[in-house]
Amino acid sequence: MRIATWNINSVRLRQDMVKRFMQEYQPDVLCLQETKTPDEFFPRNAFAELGYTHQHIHGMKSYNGVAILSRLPLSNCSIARWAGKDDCRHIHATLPDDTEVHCMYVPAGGDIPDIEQNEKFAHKLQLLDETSNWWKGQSAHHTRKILVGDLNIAPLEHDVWSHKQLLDVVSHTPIEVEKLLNLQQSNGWHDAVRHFVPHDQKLYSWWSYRAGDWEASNRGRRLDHIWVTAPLVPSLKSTRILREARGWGPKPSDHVPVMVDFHS
DNA sequence: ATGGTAGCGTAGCTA
Repeated sequence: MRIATWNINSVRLRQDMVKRFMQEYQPDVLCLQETKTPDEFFPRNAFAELGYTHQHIHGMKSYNGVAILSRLPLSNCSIARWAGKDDCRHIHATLPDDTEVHCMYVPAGGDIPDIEQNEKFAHKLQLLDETSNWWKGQSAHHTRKILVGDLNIAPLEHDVWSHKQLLDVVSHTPIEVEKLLNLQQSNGWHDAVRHFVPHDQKLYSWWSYRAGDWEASNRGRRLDHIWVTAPLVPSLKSTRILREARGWGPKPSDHVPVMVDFHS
């Protein structure tokens, strides 16, 4: 079983790129973030034609939007709402083996890492607190769950190109890292990507559009994650971050797909 | 300290 997550930054603009990824990498389940379209305009048929006939989507005009596209049947398709908003950031569904799949898009949080000055940063921290409390309340570490998505936080020193230079930059501040680790502990989540990659090795899933040459400067961050609960850890087989997709032209997403394979 | 690019939708917000 292969699961993948990708912040696609407009699924309509890049539907051919999604199809290319499906055909070349054959994920069983593909979770998308920043689809940026209301559900009536989501290109369902393009993906159904490739076998992804099971689709749980939740989008809105212009911003945000999440989708789970699957070759495996989905049940219990649900929408989760946080911080008093319905801004299309979290959906979940259940696979035939009872594994619960969560697709999340955590707010980027604006530029200023101060909840007094920046309500977008406050929203980000609130969402992390609410989701942590939600999972704590379920106390179900023993059930099979996968959490994937653009969590917009790079928690480890080597999840960013310069730990020191990014300590004050939203996505890598100590308060965000603390909230993300609290979320990780809330349900006994294991980082399925770092399970395979040593913590002293640089690892990125996002490179800014604003860098002149993303490849040469290589100032990336690991914002996209795949986490699993304890029962799935023994089944972890391998991981891959598809760096080359950052160059898929002519208009790539600024994020690349992250994949995890499981022994079936 | 600043600005750089991108998508949506056609101004300005969000990233």
